[in-house]
Amino acid sequence: MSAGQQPYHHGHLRETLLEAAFRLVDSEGPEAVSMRALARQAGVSSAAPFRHFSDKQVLLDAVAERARAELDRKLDEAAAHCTDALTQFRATTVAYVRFAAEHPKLFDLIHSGGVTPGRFLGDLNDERRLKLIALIYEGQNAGLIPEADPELIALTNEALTHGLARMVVDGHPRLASLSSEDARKLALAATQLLQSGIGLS
Amino acid sequence: MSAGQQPYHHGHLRETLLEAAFRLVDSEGPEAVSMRALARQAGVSSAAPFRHFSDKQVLLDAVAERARAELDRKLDEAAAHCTDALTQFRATTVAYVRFAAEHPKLFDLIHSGGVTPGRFLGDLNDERRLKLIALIYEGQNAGLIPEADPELIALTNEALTHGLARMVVDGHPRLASLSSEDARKLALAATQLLQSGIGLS
DNA sequence: CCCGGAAAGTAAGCATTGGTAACATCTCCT
DNA sequence: AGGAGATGTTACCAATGCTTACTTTCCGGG
Repeated sequence: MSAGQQPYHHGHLRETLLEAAFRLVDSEGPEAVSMRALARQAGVSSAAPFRHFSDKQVLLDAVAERARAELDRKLDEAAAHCTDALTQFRATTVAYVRFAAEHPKLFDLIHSGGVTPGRFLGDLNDERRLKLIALIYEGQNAGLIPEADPELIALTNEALTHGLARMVVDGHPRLASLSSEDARKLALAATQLLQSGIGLS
Repeated sequence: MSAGQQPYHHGHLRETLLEAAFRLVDSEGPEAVSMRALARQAGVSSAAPFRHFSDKQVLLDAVAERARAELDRKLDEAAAHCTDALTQFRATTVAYVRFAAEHPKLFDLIHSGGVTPGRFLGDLNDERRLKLIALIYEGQNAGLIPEADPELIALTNEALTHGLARMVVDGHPRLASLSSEDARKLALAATQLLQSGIGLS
């Protein structure tokens, strides 16, 4: 090709599309994504994207995958240095809710596949999940955690965490558009409450 | 018009469309809804639906409204005869999770508007929410509930409830496609755990 | 070095959709 | 009776997802 002309081959089209789609989903949600628009933006014909993503859904799946990886990274970071179950739970809850508050559309997309994809919070990183369960055992042996089924305890943790995050994303009147600092405070207060329990009977 | 012919006016078009859309969302989700398909199914021209719903989104909003009313009804039913906070919480959580398990797509649609619509669980029925907060006060006075901010307690309740429901809908590996009986058991176990607390320190 | 197949792009077209505009028909109220 | 407004209809537009057939480029084995 002669210099200054568009090369026939884009070179990084797949990555370009994925990146653009990622940003678009983050800011405006998946409905705002159009194959043709992405193609135009990348300076390429309407059919080109289909060489890299056989389907619009496949593109969105790839975006979701990337978002998942991002969230997973942050959760790992948060859980890394925790040496007991209650601390790990607190840390991951804060990180989880924070991510939801900062990237609601991505958070939504991650879970949008419904039942089929079979991915989820704990599922994101089995290692982290197993670590949590092990820590719960330890806590029980040390007499710091009551003798309930550790799986149930972990599940209840996840439910509270996921619930807080979802309430932020889904627009709970008192939680909508939380700043990430507020998200942190809320997550801390709620986990605290879960630990102490809300009934005295 | 001559007998045996389609009358020019359908008569119940609005309700027919709404009903069909409701069923379709319930079984296949909102993406499966097409104005034109609904029109065909109702035996009417493609433009007719727009006389009743200015917009596809308006139709979906109406469906969401109807679903909300249905959920609200069930929650009211569950909360009606509860005389203390813990009981009401248990009952509404069970009903909420059950609805999510039985109608995941509708449940999803209800919260799909994001921040804008400003509707939510407790918001569905302020009366029920206020009743819960009053019951929490009572419980605190009777020494059955610890002296934390009642709003926070209610919020944590909602978070756990919403989280459980969402995990079912969003496809948590261990919770996907729960039967409503299993949903009941899960909701009971988790609320129990929240009441007693997961930390002894 | 060249040459042939695979990879990556293009142009054109199809079916479908949401939405609009202009026109037709019915209903109902005065 | 007749006119206004609600409800339908036809015809149309622009956009989208996706496919098919064709072209250009890249690259590795003879």
